[in-house]
Amino acid sequence: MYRTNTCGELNLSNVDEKIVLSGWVHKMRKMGGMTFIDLRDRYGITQLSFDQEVNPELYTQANKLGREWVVTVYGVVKERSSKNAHLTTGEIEIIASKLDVLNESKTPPFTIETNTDGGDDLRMKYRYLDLRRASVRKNLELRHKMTFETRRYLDNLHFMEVETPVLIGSTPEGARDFVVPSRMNQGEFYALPQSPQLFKQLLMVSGFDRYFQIVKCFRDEDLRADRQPEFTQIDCEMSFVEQEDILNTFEGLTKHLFKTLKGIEVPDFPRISYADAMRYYGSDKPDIRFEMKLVEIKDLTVDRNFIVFDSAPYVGAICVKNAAIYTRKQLDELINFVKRPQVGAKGLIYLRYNEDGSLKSSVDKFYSEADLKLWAERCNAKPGDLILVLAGETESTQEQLSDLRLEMASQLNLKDKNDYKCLWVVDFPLLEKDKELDRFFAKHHPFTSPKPEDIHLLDINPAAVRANAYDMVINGVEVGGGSIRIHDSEMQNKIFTVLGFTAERAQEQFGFLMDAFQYGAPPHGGIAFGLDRLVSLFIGLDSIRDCIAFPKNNSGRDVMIDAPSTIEKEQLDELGLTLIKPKE
RNA sequence: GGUGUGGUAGUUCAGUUGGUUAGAAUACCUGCCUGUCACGCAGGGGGUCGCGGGUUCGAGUCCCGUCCAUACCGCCA
Repeated sequence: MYRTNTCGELNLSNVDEKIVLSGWVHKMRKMGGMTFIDLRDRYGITQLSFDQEVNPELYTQANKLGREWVVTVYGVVKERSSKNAHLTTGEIEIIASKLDVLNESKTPPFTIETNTDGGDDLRMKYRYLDLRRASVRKNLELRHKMTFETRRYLDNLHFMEVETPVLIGSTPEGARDFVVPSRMNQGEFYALPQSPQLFKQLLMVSGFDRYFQIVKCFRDEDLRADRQPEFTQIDCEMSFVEQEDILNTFEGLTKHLFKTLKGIEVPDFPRISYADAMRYYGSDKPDIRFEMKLVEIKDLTVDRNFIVFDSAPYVGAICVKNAAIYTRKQLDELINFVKRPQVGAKGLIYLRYNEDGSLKSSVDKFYSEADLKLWAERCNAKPGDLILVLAGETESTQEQLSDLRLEMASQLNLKDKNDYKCLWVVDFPLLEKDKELDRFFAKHHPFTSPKPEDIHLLDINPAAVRANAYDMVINGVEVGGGSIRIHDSEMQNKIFTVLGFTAERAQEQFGFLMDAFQYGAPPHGGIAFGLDRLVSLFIGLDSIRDCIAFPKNNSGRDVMIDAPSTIEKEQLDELGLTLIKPKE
């Protein structure tokens, strides 16, 4: 027998019981004549006690163990004479009577503790050791609970989980596909799905009514702290619904997850249009844990011979509460921040509203105190506040102000990780113009339906057409997004035309969907959540890597198994592939 | 593809203006220690300073190139 109990469950109520425990040697404390060993498994840590006087042979044997050895110990639960309040098992210890070594271990390259001494690189190479650490394991436990509660919630609403294929066809729209060569069809390739989009819509045509799937998706794009080449979505689709039904259903799911996983009752989600999100936050995923809204002040700045503002179509400000104390040096650093190529502003104007009520700006030469007072009033500024102003093209300047807003929030510690502010961003534009190619692309995807009242604009002013599309945003993170789909092949054809698809190309790539729509497609719509992002948000992680068991590094490598890797010439031959530039 | 940051002991890091034998903590090994739980005390072993080239009497330190890691921009319908 390996165990009667786990290392996390014994307490005073078990005193004098004969038990068997198995686990890893977490730590040894040799006192001379007496040795304590912390035995660890997934459930916790239990102290083993070995006494030279009581059992000299066993004491000697115990002293020969090393860190991370796997052992089974037989013994009796006893109350400790000195207790440890930090452990759930801290009031008891095991007086061992027999010890079996199941496996020895090399000394691990880093300590298996919550605050490990190992760097990221090393932890990834030995991820199986990293996963022994309670802090990493807890992340995966929460991930498990989230998928479990998601399935339970959706099952209660009659959603059905259906698996869709992983080897599918490539489409040039959207992100770059991962491709898989076909041996049986040489010269042809599968692609891995960026999402099960088309299949879930076909399932609606099949009458499945309510579908979901917790599913891996793949995108061959550069990585980020919140982006992995393979990631998991909670993918959902419903029939006979309007946007309102989807928003309510999945706001409900999100509330359920907050309640069951974190014990938090989140209030109803506010809704904001895409246009307002850009206008007030300069971002389509605003972080509303703090205010600092963008304020347009162009009309207050004209006719004072300040060319920069006069020539800019947009002049916008943010009011930073209690930041008038910023020194000249700090302001210069902010100017450098907005001038970084990643932000891209040309400069930054500041206006200090001093505690004594006086106003001091970097454009005093052009604007009187009365002028500046108007700025401050418009921004709702109080003495002690700092107003930061950027000018330029409307959209890019709003985005720069958004970057600045988030930076100020970081500097002033306004991003409370335990505060969750959820919202819906709705009424996204249907199309997005690519300035270089001078053609329209679908902002969401080409199956998104336009708002009925905007359909007449499709021919006149496509850029103004709004879509039945929505994103769920939590603390500035886009955690999910979806749309009401087109279920009418005529409308779908119309959209393909606007997107510049020829009838032949549309037929070639999405013919099966168009065909399906001719056999009674119900109105339908859906949403997909980024599970990795949702989990890391719930835990407060900086990177989604920490909630993925075996993640890829920044270059898309798995450093543990060393993938990707080259393949044998025979494999290439079978696939009919030749490498133009073979890797050494 | 681009910008920034970093690469020194098993590990995490320090290393001043270029100057003697490259340090600390931790981990590891040995000895001592009977109530520890970040145990303690004493001692010990452990270095291709990422790699290549250059400047110099002398390079961990300066220069050039390169590789790797990482954050961000581009990209991600």
